[in-house]
This record gives sequence, C-alpha cells and structure tokens, in this order.
Amino acid sequence: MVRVGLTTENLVRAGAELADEIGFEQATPAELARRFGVKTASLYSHVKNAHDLKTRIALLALEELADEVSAAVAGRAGKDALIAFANIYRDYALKHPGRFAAARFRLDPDTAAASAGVRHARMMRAILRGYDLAEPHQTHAVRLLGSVFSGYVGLETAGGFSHSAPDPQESWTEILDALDALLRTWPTAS
Amino acid sequence: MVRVGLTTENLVRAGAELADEIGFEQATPAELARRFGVKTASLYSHVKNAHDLKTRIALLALEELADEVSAAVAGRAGKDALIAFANIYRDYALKHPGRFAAARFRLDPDTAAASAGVRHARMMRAILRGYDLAEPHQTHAVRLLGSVFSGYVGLETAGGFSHSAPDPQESWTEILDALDALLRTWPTAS
DNA sequence: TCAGTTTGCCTAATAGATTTAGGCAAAACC
DNA sequence: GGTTTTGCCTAAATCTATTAGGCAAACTGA
Repeated sequence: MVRVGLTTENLVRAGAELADEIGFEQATPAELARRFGVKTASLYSHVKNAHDLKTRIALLALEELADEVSAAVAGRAGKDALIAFANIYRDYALKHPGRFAAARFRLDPDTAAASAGVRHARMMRAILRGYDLAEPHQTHAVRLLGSVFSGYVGLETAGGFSHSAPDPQESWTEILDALDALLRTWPTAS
Repeated sequence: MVRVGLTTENLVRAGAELADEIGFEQATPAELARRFGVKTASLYSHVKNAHDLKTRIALLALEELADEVSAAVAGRAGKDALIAFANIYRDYALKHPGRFAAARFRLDPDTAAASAGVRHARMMRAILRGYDLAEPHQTHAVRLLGSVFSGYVGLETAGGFSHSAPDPQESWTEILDALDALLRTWPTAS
C-alpha cells in the first residue's frame, strides 16, 4: 500500500491541470483518482464531493488569474492598464482553457463573495479611474468590459472564430482600441 | 404497455423544456425518460446517445433564436435594428436559460456549419450595413457585438449582476447606446 | 526504541447513469 | 385478418459518485 501523498492542495492543483488537458467538465473524481493511481473513494477524505472539487478548482483559477492581472496592471493607467488587463486575461484563458472554464463555474453566493472574483471587480474599477466616468456610468462600463472580455475569450476558446479570417488577435487588438476610445467618449445622454 | 408516443422531435422539445427548468447540464436521458414515464433505454431508438440529445437541443435553440431575431430585425436598420437584435437575444436567454445554455453548447464543426448559427452571423452583418464599416473592420465589429451579447447575458444569467445596483436593464440600455455610438465612430487608425 | 495515535489509502457496498441487445405486443398496412 | 413494423420493455454490462469501516504506514512522545 504505497502512499502517494494526497492532500486537498495536491488534488486541486492536479485537478486544474486535468481540466486544462481534458476540459473542466471532464475533470471528475474518477479521472483524478486514475491520474494519482489511487481508488476513487480515497479522494473523499480530502474533498467533500465532486462539486466541492470543482468549486476548489474554480477558486484556484480565480486566485491565479487575479494575481496575474494584478501584477500586470500594477504601475499602469488608462489605456495601458486596460490593454494589460485584457491581454493577461485572454492569454490565461488560451493557455489554461480548463482553468478558465473553472473560473466561470457558478459559485454559490457566499463562496463567490469570499473568492478572488471580488479582486477582479476591484481591479476593473481601478482601471476605469483612468477614464472620467461617474456613477452609475462606471458600473455600466465595468459590466461592458467584463462582458467583452468574458464573451470574446469564451467564443474564441469555444472555437467560434476558428476557420475564419482575420486572425482573432487582430480583432482583439482593434476591439481594445475601440473600447478605449469608447471609454474616453462615453455617451451619458440619459 | 401504454405507448406515450416518443419521437425524436418530442424528446428534443421536452428536453428543451427540461433544460429551462433544471439546467441544460441536468437535462439527461435519465431525467427525460422519467418525465415521459418510460424506461431510459426506450429513448435510444429516437436519439443516438446523451451527446446527440444535447446537440439536438442546441440546434433547436439556435433555430428558435434565429427565427425570433430575424422577425424582430425585419424592416429595421441602424440603431433600431441593433437594439431589436440585442433585446430579443437577451429576452430569449432570460426566458429560456436552459435553451440559451444549449445554444452555446460546443458543436462539432460540421454540425455548427449546418446550424442556424450561420444565420446569426449573417444577421449580425446585416445590421452592420447600417453603419459605415469596411472589411476587416466589419468582422472585428461583428466579433465585438457577439462578445458583448454573449458575455453580458452569460454573466447576467449566471447571477453575476445580482445583488448589485444598478439594475441590469439599465446597464444593458446604456451599453447598447454606447455600442451604437462606437459603431458610428469606429476608430480605424491601424 | 517502542507503544499509542493519527491518518492515508484500501475494500466492500449501494445507488444511479449510460448504453447495447433482444423480446413482445400494439399499431399500421395490405 | 394476417403480416410487418415499431415502440417500449427487460436484462445486463460498465461506469460514476459516495459512504462506511478496516488495516497498516507514519508520526508522536516517553
């Protein structure tokens, strides 16, 4: 009976790798146990159940992504900060599709409130300080940026832009230019 | 042995209802059979397998949505058309969350190419004829609009905007105003 | 070093999902 | 009315998720 050193940390980390390789939905206790060479039942001392495992992978991904974004945005402002945020976000998703899917996993409200998701929101607002937007327009803009980032990368990772010119990178760059222009001239007619 | 009249059509339609009630992921053959009062194995004469069922629900949702958008956009142009498209899309998702999730189900390339997804793309391009965008900018704009719609509604249906003012409807309206303004002044500096 | 405790992974077992194969009786077709 | 078709069944295999209880390895403290 050789011990392979299972811990919650270990399992979650390996689960994240697994998600990147075979998809977040396929990152199940059974598959994870197979990777560790242990019986599925052995995971249940470290993780409550399948949903708990997914939640923990989601929290890991949110944390990682927030760390990377935070580092990239530090010391930048305005368009520079916007583009840094956006590129880190997109690069993370392309590099770690499973973790990215995990980061969009629906968490229960309490878990979400305690997650790194709130750091994402704060950083988004910090970026908008470089533009001149009063409330409630700032919130509207935060929601727009969140939608564009999540939507574009979601479509791209789902293969929505494959086999069609021009290159997604080109669209991404131009869209960021457009968003910057939009934020500088945000229409507040209402 | 009472026959309940299973057909592929029937199952897919009921599967779509089921998805709206309990979520697309939970709309499984087992649950569907339970609803019809038949044994799970009985479904397999009408549907190849679980993945086939989900694919068919996805195709139904794409078709329905394309029909509604098409009707709403007919006879409109410019901002009017943009807003009609966007509102129909969002309303459909809020009214039919399971079908909306189904519409984002990843189809294999051939199936996707034969789906109503291509009508969506065509209609999006038709709307952009009301703005003055040459290629490749038009494609970039199509991708932006797709990202915003899919991203915003995805976040909203996932509860991303709940428990936070202002009302999502308000953000949506202002974002559409902003997109219209952006499309009219699209920066083509590159 | 050794007794006692902790704990990591096991086996056993239940319940439920997916899927295939083959059968019987109701419906549909001459 | 007899035949064919076919809709739903039972049976069975395989897989997953999950709980309960056991044994032995690893740690703990004299």
